[in-house]
Amino acid sequence: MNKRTLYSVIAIIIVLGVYAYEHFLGEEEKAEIVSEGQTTKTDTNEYFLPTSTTGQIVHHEGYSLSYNEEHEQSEWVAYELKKSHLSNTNHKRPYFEIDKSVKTGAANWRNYKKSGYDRGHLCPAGDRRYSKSAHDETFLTSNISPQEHQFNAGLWNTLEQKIRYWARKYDGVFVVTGGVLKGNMKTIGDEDVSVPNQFYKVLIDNNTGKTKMIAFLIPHTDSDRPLYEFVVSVDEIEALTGVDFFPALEDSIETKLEASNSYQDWDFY
DNA sequence: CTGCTGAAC
DNA sequence: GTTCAGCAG
Repeated sequence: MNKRTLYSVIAIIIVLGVYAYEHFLGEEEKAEIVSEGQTTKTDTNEYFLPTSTTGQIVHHEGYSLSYNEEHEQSEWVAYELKKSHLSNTNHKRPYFEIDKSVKTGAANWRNYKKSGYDRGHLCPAGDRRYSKSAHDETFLTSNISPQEHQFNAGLWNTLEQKIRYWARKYDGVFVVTGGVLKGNMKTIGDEDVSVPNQFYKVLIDNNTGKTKMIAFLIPHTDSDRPLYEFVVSVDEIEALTGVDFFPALEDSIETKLEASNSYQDWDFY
């Protein structure tokens, strides 16, 4: 077997493996729900929106964002990933477009061209495959941040897949994600799009009886270290970003959950 | 799944 | 500018 054939075989195994894996988990969780008589969670999209430090919040069909004009990217993108959103439908990858609903002018995709950095999705295309319009909407320049390819396709991708697993297992999670727009950052393109040195994701789930949160703060470099080593408290990310993540939560619950860096309620299998 | 690039129309 | 094909982890 030559090298090219070997790579092809490996690629096919990865694709089939991801499909079979997610499909298997889907069946497993369906069975679990039937046996436990679990009910479907209600829509919590508006309820869990974070605060904006820039005053420019934009709502799209499949996600909301807060745009930071100085750094030419969103400080956060927020969306609910429902279990019903998970889909194996394949959509052709469209071209990135400038988000016209950002009044100060969202970045041009040309800033990323030949920059050496990926246009890294904040709301992953893989989380919006339930319809073509929702999928294509993730290819707006307000939904991307410059990411090293090794990071984006590596640890960050692993986290995105873990979140899909949790969405399936816990019947949906609410996700907030972005780069930490702070300190000395490289810039790319004519518009000087900042390259974050860290990225974060904050998740909340209030479906399974008790509300739970988890937050990740990850240096912008690929790593072989396990994801749980990057778990921090929500408070830590709030201190870094100036964003208040779940202001609508009852204060005593918010205070307690956001101070914790425990991940015992989240299955890392 | 996560992506970039070159060539042709 | 758009599309297609190929490439890589």
